[in-house]
Amino acid sequence: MSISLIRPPAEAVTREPGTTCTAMSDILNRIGDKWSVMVVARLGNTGTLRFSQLRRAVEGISQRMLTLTLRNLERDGLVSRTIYAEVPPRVEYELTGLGQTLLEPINALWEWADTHGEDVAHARERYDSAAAE
Amino acid sequence: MSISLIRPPAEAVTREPGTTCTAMSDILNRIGDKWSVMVVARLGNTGTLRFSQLRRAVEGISQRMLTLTLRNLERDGLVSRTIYAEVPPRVEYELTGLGQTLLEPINALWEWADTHGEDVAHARERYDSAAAE
DNA sequence: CCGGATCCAGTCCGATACTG
DNA sequence: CAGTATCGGACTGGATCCGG
Repeated sequence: MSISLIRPPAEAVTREPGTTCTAMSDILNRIGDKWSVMVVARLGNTGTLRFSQLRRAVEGISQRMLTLTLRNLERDGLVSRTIYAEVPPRVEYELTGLGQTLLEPINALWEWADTHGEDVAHARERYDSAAAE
Repeated sequence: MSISLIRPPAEAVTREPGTTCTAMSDILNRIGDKWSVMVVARLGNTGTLRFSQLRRAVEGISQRMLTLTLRNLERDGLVSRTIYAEVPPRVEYELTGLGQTLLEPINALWEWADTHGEDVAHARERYDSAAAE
């Protein structure tokens, strides 16, 4: 599997407007939220992490949201959860094979954010100041 | 600019946990929602479209959400809006240059959804049926 | 240390009705 | 045709307290 770097042929996106579109819609509903993306990205480049490490690494995420996000990712087979019966208890999270494949698109997005983030911020400023007059 | 297809070096993602992370967070807040992704993807492979065409093409989107989504995309400099002073009125939407660059990561994600969508659905079924017992 | 449970404010979003 | 305005329900996410 390879990702076209230049404009991919239309079929890659079109296929059947009603079919692939809803599949995409489903996917976006699960993994399309901020926290999921950031957790997967973090696990992707750091490897296995404990709950508290993730909490500190992701920055800005609340305990509740981290719990929910991890639960959903586990449900979708993207993250595995390993519990160690120790005192104090320890739980480690890690990307599954499926989760690893998700790194490619996520990293692509991440790079885009890095490269064009300022352009977007700039465009917004122009738009807002134009609207304010 | 090129996107690593294999696991990119860590720097691409890490850089400064507190810096790039919030930049990514910002980007995800704007373009990370379902409708934005689907509208951009649609404009990307169909070219210029009118409001009503987009409404039919995206499928499932309400008029309100389409309006808001387009407004935000325009604000962020990703989509351009052209009004034709005719009767009946006509408004056409098109990706800007910046918007076109966003197609790469979006198409990558789309392909992922195409390829692994079933895996996710399957994982979810297993998880749910395991939890139900 | 990990995370479940509850409460509550803020937000989102669809439906509907109305304008240029 | 291409919007804007308003309302009400649903969902989200944070804070806090509690349990294993």
